[in-house]
Amino acid sequence: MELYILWCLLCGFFRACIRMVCLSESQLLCGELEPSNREVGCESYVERTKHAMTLTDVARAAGVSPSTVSRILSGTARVTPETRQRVMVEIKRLNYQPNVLAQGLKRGHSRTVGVLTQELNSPFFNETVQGIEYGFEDSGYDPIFSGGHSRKSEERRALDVLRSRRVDALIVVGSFLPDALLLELAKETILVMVGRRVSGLEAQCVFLDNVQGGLDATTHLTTLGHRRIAFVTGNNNHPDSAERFQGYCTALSTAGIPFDPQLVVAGDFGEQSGLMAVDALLSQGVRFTALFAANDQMACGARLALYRRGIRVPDDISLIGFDDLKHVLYAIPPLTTVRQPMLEMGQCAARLALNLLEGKSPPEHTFSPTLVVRESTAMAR
Amino acid sequence: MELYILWCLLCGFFRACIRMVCLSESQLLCGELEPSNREVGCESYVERTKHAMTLTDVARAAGVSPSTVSRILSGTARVTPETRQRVMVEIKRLNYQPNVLAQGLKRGHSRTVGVLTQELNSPFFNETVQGIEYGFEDSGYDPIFSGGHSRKSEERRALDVLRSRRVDALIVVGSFLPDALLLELAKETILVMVGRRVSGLEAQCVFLDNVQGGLDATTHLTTLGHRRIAFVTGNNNHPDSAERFQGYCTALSTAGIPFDPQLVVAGDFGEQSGLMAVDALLSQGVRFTALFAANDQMACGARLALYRRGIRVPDDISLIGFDDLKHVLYAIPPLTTVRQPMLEMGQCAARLALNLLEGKSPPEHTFSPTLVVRESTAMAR
DNA sequence: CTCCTTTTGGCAAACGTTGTCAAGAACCAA
DNA sequence: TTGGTTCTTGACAACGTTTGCCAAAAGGAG
Repeated sequence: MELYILWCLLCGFFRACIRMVCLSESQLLCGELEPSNREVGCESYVERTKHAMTLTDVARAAGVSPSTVSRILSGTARVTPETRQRVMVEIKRLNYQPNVLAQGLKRGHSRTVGVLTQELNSPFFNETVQGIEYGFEDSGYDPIFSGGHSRKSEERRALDVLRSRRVDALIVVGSFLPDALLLELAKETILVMVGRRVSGLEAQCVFLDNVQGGLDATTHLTTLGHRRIAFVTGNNNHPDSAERFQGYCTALSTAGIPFDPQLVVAGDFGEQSGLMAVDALLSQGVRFTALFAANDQMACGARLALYRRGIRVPDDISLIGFDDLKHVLYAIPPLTTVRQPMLEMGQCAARLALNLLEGKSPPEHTFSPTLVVRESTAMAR
Repeated sequence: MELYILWCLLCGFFRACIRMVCLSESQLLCGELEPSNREVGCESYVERTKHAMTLTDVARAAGVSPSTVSRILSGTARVTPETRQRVMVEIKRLNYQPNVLAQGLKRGHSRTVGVLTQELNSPFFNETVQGIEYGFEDSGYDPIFSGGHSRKSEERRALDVLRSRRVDALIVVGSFLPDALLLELAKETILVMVGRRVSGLEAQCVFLDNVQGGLDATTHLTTLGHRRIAFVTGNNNHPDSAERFQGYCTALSTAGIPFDPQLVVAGDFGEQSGLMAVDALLSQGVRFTALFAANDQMACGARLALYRRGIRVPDDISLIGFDDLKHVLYAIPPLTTVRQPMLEMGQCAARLALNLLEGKSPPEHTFSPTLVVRESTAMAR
């Protein structure tokens, strides 16, 4: 016991000595560095950028070899506590950050996952993106995002950017890329898709049961006594829209309501199209007491069209959306909608990619929608 | 003339020969590869990932040295059209993508700009982020995004991630990082800030004249005859909020309206706080005919609070926000607001960073707000 | 045919890191 | 003292690029 205490004291002493040495050395170093720094002065910003510290710099400063520093950082070797301490001090002092470029090059993988989104600026995709960020927290992997601006060619370019960065895996959010390309991609890299189902790749797709969502929304309306329910579709033939429409049809027939094609209007998932859909419906004199829009953005547009004509929601017409965007909680009135757990889906996609990377078994990845009843729907008059 | 034609024919012939050789070689290669491929079979996906093509692979396939391929790609060498052609064909065929990790390592810069945002999922920051993306299009630089989730510690971590990726420049959007740290950062890297003004770094800040915006908004209300105008602040002491408030005060005194502290309520830039602000005002019996919220999100919250109490907008109370988020165009009624050109500001930040990187003179980077009058404001009763 | 210039393409050395291998050092037993 | 074992550390070769330098080869002039 006494021996152990003595040992600790000794260690403490040594450590103190080391620190003193380091400090004086650091002062020396600063003294040496400053003149050259001043010399550069007001030149172009590029020149002014200091050379980033490298592992070799740290090694030199600590008086050990680069390998030792590397081993300390990766924790793959036993080193004397003293050496470790000395190195750690230098790392702190020099503010050293490992160069991931070099690491990636050497290790053959970048600990990076590429995320391809259609549109970085869309309330819909953002929650997913955020979920992905959360999902990678503390995993040792970092997501990097690249957006194709809803154009296929752009997406391809973004894909190349990601590929040339040697991402270890790829997460595709939505995307207009054809299935065939994705299948090809899946062969040469780890691929996870969210909000999209590619046949043959189901195990790597995180998706929502859109049919169920459409069914829930419509059933909610029919149980409130609505029989003339309009539907605004999303982008031409977009699977999400098609599936929600399928749910709509099923619910109608379950309720014994005949399908009326007049009640279906084409939109494109944007607010404006929701507005125009209602205008079209109304100007054609189509009667309806409820409207189901394939997403919240179109529901908002529809809401404005109704407001413009003095039609009250939900008193005159009930309105229901899809997605549960954050801001529709503050719509007037707060919008009844079908919640798509985008954050969770994003997180799931990240976990899925992680598991695939580490050869573990993938988590559950089909999500169910939830009906969120707020104030934009009411009993039919 | 005949000679030229003959020459072309010859070239074509050679090219055909080359292609045949390549094909057979590629078949050979595949043949060799396949067994090992099959051997791996259903193992972890990591193993299944094919080895990416390298410049050396291309060189070998084209029968030239790696240097030649590199020079062809960078356009820094004169080579026979034939050689170039041969190499290009192989690049296409092998689907070669340069390894940016290796390029960055060798060249000492990554052609990458790090973008640090508080929150990737916020309608406000997203437009800026999109602007930044646009700004870097075809510049040869790629932005990579990293979000600190509105927590300072997270932001620091995100910063380290970006630093370790050896970004050539940094764009900070908003951020809670203290000025001192940013000043420090600016010394060692190219730094551009958007939506924030750090003294000493004005030349690298892209910002909006918030005082003017607050002034415009309030003046709009006073000219409509309002004299009891409530103000909902943003986050405690946030400069944006403080400056807008300053504009509010100035406009009041210009209109000869005494400042009443009762009319000022604290919010936090979130919808909920706007709602609670109105509730607080109303339950305290404070009379007011107009409300100016320091951002659109709070204006939306306020709108809901008014709706809940049956107060009409703009008939009973006029409402004005700040930012001009995309969706407030579809608010009920469409919200009068002060437009902050976030997309343009993002683009400007990207250009600014680019110019700084290339030592050119920076573009203009102060932006003026624009009043957008829609339907939520009206003459005072 | 030689000499000179121009064109073309190979060689080798980096860049910062990691991992293998082996060299010392310290210790113990014989 | 020697031989063996364990522990700590350093040397060195990659990883995929880029680039300066140099050597062939080709063409032209004398």
